[in-house]
Amino acid sequence: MVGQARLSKRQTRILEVIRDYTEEYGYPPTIREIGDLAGVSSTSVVSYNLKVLQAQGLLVRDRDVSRGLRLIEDTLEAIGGATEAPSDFISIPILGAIAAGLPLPLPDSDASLADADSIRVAREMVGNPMDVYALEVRGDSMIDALINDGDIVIMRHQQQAENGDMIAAWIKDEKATTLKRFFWEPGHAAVRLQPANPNMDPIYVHPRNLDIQGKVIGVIRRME
Amino acid sequence: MVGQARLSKRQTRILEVIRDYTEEYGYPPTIREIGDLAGVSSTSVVSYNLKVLQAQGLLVRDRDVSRGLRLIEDTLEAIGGATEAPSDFISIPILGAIAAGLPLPLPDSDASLADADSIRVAREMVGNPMDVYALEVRGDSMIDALINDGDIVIMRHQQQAENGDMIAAWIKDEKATTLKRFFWEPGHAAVRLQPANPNMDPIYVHPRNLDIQGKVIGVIRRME
DNA sequence: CTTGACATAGAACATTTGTTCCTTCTATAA
DNA sequence: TTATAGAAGGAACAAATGTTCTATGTCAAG
Repeated sequence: MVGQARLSKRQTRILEVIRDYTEEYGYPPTIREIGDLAGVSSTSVVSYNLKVLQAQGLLVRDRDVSRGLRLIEDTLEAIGGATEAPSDFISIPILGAIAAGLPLPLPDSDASLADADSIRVAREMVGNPMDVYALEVRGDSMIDALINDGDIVIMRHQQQAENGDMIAAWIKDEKATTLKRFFWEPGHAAVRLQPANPNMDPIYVHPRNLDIQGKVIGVIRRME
Repeated sequence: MVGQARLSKRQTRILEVIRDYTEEYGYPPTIREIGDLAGVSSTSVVSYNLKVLQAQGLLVRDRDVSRGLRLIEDTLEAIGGATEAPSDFISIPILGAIAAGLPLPLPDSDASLADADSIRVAREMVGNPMDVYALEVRGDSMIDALINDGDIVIMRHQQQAENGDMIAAWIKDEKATTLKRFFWEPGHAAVRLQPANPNMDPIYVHPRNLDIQGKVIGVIRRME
């Protein structure tokens, strides 16, 4: 999860500008208007800071929509004082994509937070928000995990797994990423990776050939 | 105030659309969005009507500003505007279960709303919250829709579908519930129902044998 | 039937506005 | 110092969005 970093002076100013402008006109400002009012000359810098703010869950942005942004309710108060509002919802950064032949993006290999989209979910969706991030699925190679192109997979970064966990793993000698349930049976040299689809057969992999990247804790699919 | 002529049906509708849209997204709609939502195909007609409404003092428009319009306060009441605080999250009632051989619970067959569990999601997950409800999936009969036992399906109640919609339908003579993408090709007597899993074949059903129960707008799976 | 105000469509156009890319600057760690 | 990531600036670009123009349809008054 994102450790709710401190806001820069400029970012606070941007939030104030959005709040005041929206209040005054009844609709949100454009990037250029934010820039003018906050004393930033470049649209890209405003855009950059909006991404950071969005990744922190302080505002929501609708892509490719003019004036398509709004502050989260809590944000309004938060920029007044240091009221760290405990929210029932959390914002999870989408660190990148997951596809068949590509290694998974790692949560620490960031430089990414700024570019990250994010997805907001109810807290009960993830339990403990520590080390949680999300990936967007590309291609239909995860069909046997009942996961399709465009789905968002919510992950917890961890390197070991317990029996029954759905994990994301990199199988070294096949150079492939896979999502399967993890089972280790005492006495066996290999771990069993079981597809979510009960009609499909498990595969067996030697532990040394397996790089566990994290545990899948949820899947979200939008179809509208 | 001004002469306050009577509004046409269409103009009232436009005001409602603006009110609802603004409520939902936190910013006003574009001319094209108003057109779509109010059933007007031409941007110029929307523009024309906005001018009329503006002349009557019902709304304010800022020239050359995208989404630059807002309703006058009085207008909201005039058209019966329920101005609630816009919430970033909504709570969707889980009306029951969906399984292979069982008809879907209907949103109106209530008495249910009271005992319903509910699931909370970010507003952007569902778009317009009208007629939205959720069902819990039982059994693995929806595997070909990439939906498994325990998943939560978020639905919008509607009885017609557009091409490409993922729908929940009751196939009468098979007494079965199914989730598939809907395609109706002109010239064909049957509609094509396409599984989400691209490896599986579509089925063809006569429209009279099909009871569309709603549109699937999202799927949520928890695995922790 | 014709006329004219009002309403509607559709398309072309112009402006607004978000995005991307390349460069520069700064601060911190190796 | 040199390298590296974060932050910023500027310009070109592409997409979204408002405006305008022309043609068509409706309906009531003459």
